[in-house]
Amino acid sequence: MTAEDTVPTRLRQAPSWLLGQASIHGHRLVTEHFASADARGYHYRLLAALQEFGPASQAALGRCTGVDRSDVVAALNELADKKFIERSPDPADRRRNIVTITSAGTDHLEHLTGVLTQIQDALLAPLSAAEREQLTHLLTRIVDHHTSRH
Amino acid sequence: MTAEDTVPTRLRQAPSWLLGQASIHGHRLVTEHFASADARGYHYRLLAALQEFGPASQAALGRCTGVDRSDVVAALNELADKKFIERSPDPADRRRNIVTITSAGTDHLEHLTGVLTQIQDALLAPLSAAEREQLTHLLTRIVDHHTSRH
DNA sequence: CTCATTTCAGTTGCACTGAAATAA
DNA sequence: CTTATTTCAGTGAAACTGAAATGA
Repeated sequence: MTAEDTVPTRLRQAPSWLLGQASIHGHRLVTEHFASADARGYHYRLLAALQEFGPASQAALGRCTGVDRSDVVAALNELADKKFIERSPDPADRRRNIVTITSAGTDHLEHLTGVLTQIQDALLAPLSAAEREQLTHLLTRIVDHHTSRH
Repeated sequence: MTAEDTVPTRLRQAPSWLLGQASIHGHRLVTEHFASADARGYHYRLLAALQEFGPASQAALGRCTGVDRSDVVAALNELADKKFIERSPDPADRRRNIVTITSAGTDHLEHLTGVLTQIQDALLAPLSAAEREQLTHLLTRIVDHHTSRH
C-alpha cells in the first residue's frame, strides 16, 4: 500500500541487484528470441564453440561453454536430431565422441548470431554505442577477475 | 581438447553473456556472505522494504521487492521465527496482514547492509570508484528501460 | 459476482550430483 | 588401481501456478 511498485533504495542502488535484474531481462530476451528460431541458449553456445575451435569431445565442449556434462548430452541430442551436428567415435581415445558441426549447423549458427545481435540491441536499447562499449569493457573486467581466481 | 577452458569469442563478447556471468558471481557472493550471517537475499529485500516504507501488507511487499507471494509467506515465517518482523491483522481490511519490522529486525538489517557493502566491494574489486559509478549508472538505465515498458 | 489477500501444495525449467559402463 | 568420458536417472534450490478460504 505504502510501497507498491517502488523498489527500496538500498536494493535499487546495489550493483549486485542491478546486475541480477539486467541479467533477468537479458535471459528473457535470449529465451524468447531463440525460441522463435526453434533454438535454446545451450544450442548457440555449443555451435559457437564447434565453429570456433573445430571438432571437439563432449567433455571439452562442456568445459569451454560452461554447460554441464549431462546437459551437453541432451542439447547435442537435440542438435543431432536436426542434423546440425554429428557424433563419431574418436579412434585415438575410444571413450570419446568427436562432435562435428555440419554445414546446416553452420548456417543455423549464422542465423542465430543474427538473432543474438537483435537481442543485444533490444537489451542495450537505451545506451549509445560508446556506452555499450564501456559497459562491455567494465563487465569483462569483472568476469575475468572472478573466473581467474576460481 | 582444442577448446578446453577458452570461452568462444562470439559468447565472450555478448553483453547478455557477460551480464549473466557477472550476475552469477554476484549471486554466489550474496548467498555465501548472507549465509554466514544466517540470512538469505529474500530476508534483506523484505526488511529493506519494511524499513523504508513502513508497515505494509504481504502483497505490497511482494510487489515492491519482486518476491513471489508464495515466497513472501515462507520468508516472513522465517523472519518471524527470529523475531525480526511481526504480523498483525489489518483492521481496515481483514484479508490483510500488516507486517512490521521489530527493533531487532532493524538491527539485523543494519548488519546485513554492512555485509552487502562487503559483497559489492568483492564483486567490483577490479574497478575504481569512478568506474563503479559508471557501471551503476549504465545498469540503472538498462533496468529502468525494461521495467518501465513491461 | 468479481477481485484481492493469504496460505499451502504442487509444478516447471535449470543446474547439478551419483553411478554405471567403458576405456585410457 | 586411478582417472576420464559418455550417459541416464535423480536431486535441490528458485520462481512460479492453482486452488481454497476469507473478505472487500
